[in-house]
Amino acid sequence: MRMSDLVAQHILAMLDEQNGNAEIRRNELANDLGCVPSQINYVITSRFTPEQGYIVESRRGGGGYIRITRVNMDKSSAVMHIVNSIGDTLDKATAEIMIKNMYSQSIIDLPTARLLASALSERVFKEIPQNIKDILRARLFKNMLLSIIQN
Amino acid sequence: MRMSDLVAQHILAMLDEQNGNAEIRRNELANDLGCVPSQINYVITSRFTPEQGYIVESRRGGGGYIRITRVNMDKSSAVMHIVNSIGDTLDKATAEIMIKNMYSQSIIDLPTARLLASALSERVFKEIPQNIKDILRARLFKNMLLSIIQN
DNA sequence: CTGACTTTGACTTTCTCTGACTTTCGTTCT
DNA sequence: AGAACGAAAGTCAGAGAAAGTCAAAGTCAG
Repeated sequence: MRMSDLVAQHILAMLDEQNGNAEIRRNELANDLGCVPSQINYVITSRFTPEQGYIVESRRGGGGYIRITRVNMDKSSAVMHIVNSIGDTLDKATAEIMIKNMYSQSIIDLPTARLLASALSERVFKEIPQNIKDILRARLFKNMLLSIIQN
Repeated sequence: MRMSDLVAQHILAMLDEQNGNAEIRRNELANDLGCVPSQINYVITSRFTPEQGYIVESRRGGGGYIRITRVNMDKSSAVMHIVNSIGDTLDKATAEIMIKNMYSQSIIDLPTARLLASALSERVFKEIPQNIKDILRARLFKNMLLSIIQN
């Protein structure tokens, strides 16, 4: 079995045990599993991405950690569906339609809808080249949507 | 648990007990918690800054003390205050401190705090040059905060 | 063979902790 | 009153502890 699968499996097991929440020490885990610490980063960036429904937070320095949270799939599956429908780029008009739809389907409330819209507004991305703009918008929107369905 | 967290927790508890006002003796506290006195300074400068909504006063010499006061303003002026304190650039660490602080002062709720944090996360701005990154973050954060105080 | 995925390790950045040294303030002694 | 002393708190730089990044090398299916 591949090292990366082993690491992923270990994290998955922790998530199952601790209802969707795993906090690891990178060096310790690497040591336990017999791999190099940066392997852990590789696994996380390749297998525990927002698209796949995970939120990752971390802290460096003494007593540092990496926390991985699995988002709750239920009412959230509507949101997940939207997240998955977003590719690498997203234009403002499409984003706004999505927000409006979610609001009218009561998936999100009005303050949230406004907050999302404000983040994607043209003013934020002023002077950024169009192609980059839409890439950033896509990432931003996906990240925000996932935070909404976080437990 | 980290020493710094322990110290912070202790101060926070005092603030809660004495409605936003904590007066400590540096050496005494350090001794009680089993750390070196300057650790207290470290914690205060990293976690109880004006940006985070605290005022710190102190006095040296015999009978010296450190007094920490939590300021609380009404919601929208608190948010406006933060907006105004943000210049043209904003790094992630500072943004996160601001979010955490708004949350702990109940200016925003947990879902909102998460949403804000997710929008400013490093993942969104991956591959963008650092200087641009921080400009975008500043704009983004300000826009979002303003949407929060919209009626 | 090629391209996508893995593995590794050197180097960087961030955060924490500590102790030596400095500054400030109240008290006590001339 | 002024000098001297001791009791705080403040500062700062260095060491240490983690996590992050990145590019080079390896592997493997098609």
